[in-house]
Amino acid sequence: MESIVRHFDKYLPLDDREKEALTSRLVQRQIKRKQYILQEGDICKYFTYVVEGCFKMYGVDNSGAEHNLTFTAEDDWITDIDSLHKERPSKLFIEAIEPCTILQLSKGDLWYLYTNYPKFDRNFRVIIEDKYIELQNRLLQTFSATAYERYESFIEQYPNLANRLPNTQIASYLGITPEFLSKIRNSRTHG
Amino acid sequence: MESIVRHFDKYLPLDDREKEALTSRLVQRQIKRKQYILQEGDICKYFTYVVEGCFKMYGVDNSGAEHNLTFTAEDDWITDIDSLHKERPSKLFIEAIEPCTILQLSKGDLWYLYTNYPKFDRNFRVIIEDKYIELQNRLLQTFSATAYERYESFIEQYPNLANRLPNTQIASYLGITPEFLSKIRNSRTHG
DNA sequence: TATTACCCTTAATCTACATTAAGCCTATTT
DNA sequence: AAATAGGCTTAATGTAGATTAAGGGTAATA
Repeated sequence: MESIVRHFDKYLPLDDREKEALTSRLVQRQIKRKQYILQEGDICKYFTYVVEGCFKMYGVDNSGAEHNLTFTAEDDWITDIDSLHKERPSKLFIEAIEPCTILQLSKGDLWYLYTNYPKFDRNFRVIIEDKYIELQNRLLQTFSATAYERYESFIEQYPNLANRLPNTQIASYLGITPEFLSKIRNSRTHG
Repeated sequence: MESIVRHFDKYLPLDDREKEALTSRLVQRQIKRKQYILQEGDICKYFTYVVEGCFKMYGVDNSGAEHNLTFTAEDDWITDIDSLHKERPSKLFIEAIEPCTILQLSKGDLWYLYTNYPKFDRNFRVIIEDKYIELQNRLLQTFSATAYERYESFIEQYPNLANRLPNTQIASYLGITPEFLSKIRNSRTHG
């Protein structure tokens, strides 16, 4: 619980009432590798804070291939906002890549915090804005950079994750096959 | 100015003090076709509300090709959040596709509203969340759908814009060439 | 120790889409 | 009325990256 309180110090720090309101509503859970916290077709119920470990969020296309949208590791948030807000079946999966410790806030509790403590509106506005920026840069890259360049950016942007994740997951994030990633890695080191 | 006040009725409607605080800070401008309100390298200064007309926001890759990230028409907001927030040079252009009427809020005024009227934190949180959802769905499509499928979705999602925009702009949004869009359109109608 | 399950790599072949180039049509400018 | 500039289309050729297939490495079960 301390980690999430410290997390909010990056934005507008919480006072004691706000801390109490938040932490009393958070539910801590342990998640095993390969366990899902959201599956396609489900309605997403939680906004999830990752204390320890790493998740991937991905969609599956008509031919069954997985496409990683994001990775989420320590001190970061993950949810399918579309499904959470609009209460419609999710198109996505959120799956643990490592054993994880998480803190979850239900939609009802999140709404309660928004209504009674405006600081949460502020802090989550900034959190979402930062995520929007990430996504916008990613989309721009997807359109205007080659797979080689996207791989370079990935390494630059996620130096931690680059070593933690198997190449298959990175390939799925970059929008290429593991075979082609292998080719890229090879062309970087030799020649 | 009425249109923007009505716009906020979709979220938490503004009271008289909030209306006054907002409208007294908005600056109305007329923008001609092909005029920029943001160019690559500039630091984005405004959050812009479109009263009338249509803008495109795009990036240019190493070989000079344009890639449309979004279109923004009536009753919608546009800015480069990355540049506005972090005060760093934008990688993007925002250009009028049609003659436009806009209302602009400077960063300073926006911050003032956030600090003094928490409802703006709330309303802009929801606005950004909706934009995040759009972007996430677009990224998922980009990865997992063919150009044909993406064209179908575009038409479904923007029935207005599909008729208003030249095909070159739609192609740039879909991430394909106008030539290939022409092929797709043809294969839809004949066989 | 064997077994299962991933994961990484190489290489041959294939395909969705890009590139180039040309021709035609309609608006806008001169 | 002529000229210029966009925009749409067709068609030939080119290429980034997919697909398929196979072999080898390593970690977690049994």
